[in-house]
Amino acid sequence: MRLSRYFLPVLKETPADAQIVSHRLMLRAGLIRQHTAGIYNWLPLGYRVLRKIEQIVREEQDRSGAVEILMPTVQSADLWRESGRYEDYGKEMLRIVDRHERDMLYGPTHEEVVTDLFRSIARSYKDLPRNLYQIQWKFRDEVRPRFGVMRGREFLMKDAYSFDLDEAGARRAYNKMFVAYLNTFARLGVKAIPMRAATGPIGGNLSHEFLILAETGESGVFVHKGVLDKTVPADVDFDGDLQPIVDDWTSLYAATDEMHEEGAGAELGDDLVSARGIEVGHIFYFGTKYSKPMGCTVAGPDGAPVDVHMGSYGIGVSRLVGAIIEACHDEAGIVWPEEVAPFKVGLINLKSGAAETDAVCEDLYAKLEKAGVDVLYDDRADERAGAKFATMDLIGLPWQVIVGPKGVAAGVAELKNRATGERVELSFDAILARLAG
RNA sequence: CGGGGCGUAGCUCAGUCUGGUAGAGUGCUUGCUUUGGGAGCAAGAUGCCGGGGGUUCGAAUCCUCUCGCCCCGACCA
Repeated sequence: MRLSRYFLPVLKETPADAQIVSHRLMLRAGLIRQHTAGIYNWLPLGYRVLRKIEQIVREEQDRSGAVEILMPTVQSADLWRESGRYEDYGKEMLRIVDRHERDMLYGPTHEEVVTDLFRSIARSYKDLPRNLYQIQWKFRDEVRPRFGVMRGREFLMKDAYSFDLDEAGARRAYNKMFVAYLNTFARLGVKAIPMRAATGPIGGNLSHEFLILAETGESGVFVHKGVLDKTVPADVDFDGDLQPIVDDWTSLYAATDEMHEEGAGAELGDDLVSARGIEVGHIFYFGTKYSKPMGCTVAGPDGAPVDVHMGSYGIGVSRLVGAIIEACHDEAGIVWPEEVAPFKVGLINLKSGAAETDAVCEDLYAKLEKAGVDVLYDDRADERAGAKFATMDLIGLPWQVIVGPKGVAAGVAELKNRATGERVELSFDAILARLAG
């Protein structure tokens, strides 16, 4: 993409409305623009990041055996009356009345819809287990939206719903999501730590929140320092026994301030790390909470109807854009992990309009594109070097290729690593080899 | 939903107390110069001063109603 033809409104000054660093950077780097309170336009650069995250989430869900569907954003209130949540949900639910005076709502979550869908299709225990997921926009009418996309009213979420014959099956489904989440966050380039979460009326220990550690996180977290060094096993067999992996990750203390126990923390002594975190995922087993009132049953092996055991599993996709920036930035701007970066390379022509740098840049640009490398080429003729550097640092692409007249005369350009700041002068071919490899 | 704050040029913000021709910086346009870290000089364009009603000879400024946004708290992916 040529910057001269793109739609990238970077701001030199910090917008007055934005308080936290990710919100400020998302506005300054031209990722989003606010439409109204808690609702955002996604501009090209931000939308690319959103899609990258979405795709990684999708691939890891698929790999774990979940099946993608797409459910409606607008739902019938009747379903929520069946589950008993219509009145409970309160003002967070955006309620709509259609032309026939029927009560509708903009979905804040999809347990009711997916349970209704599944009960209309599944007849036998042989239809189990299943895990259906979607990546869909939701709306919760937060009293007080803030922090940009981290706490918007409209947000993009991956939500999965598992259906099993019994609790043991549900636990296997739960473990699959647990491990899928570990894989997902690792690929996203962030460290997300599973922490025991409140399970509500269901009880048990099958609820975990995944939190990214960041100074500006909204929740206080207390973790055993050993958790920070845990790694994700490669090439997990999702049909095998995942319990050892889950046990390993949950063996060390990790809790948000809500769940924190002073005593347990004190026992850890120097091993206790106190930090802040942003919740980006939540997995939850809730048994027959919806299947029972909504009549989602299948015939068991003995022919008798069985209430299906369910769990739900969320990842805040749009929130992750902000959360990743919270964890990955410096004074100059965003520092994208390569997997989610909107472009891999920023190509800077320090003297657009000069024949020699233009020729080198055009050649590098064409060859990188041909090699399948996402490149944002700053070909603007009316910006000076300093402005181009500042813009490129702000938007945080992992690699910068800097082409100036002096280097071109010597047959080299500069390759800069955004994260480390390291720069090396290399021949054009060597740069191509490094970036296309 | 309780408490507080703010709406003035694309952006950041003066001006409001004490009514009297709409301001600065930055950005934008044009020209010249400049050319490796958000350049310099010169010229220029840009505003229903959030909206309605009122007071007044006269309102960005005072009164009133209203809409929107932000912050703190309670709440939450």
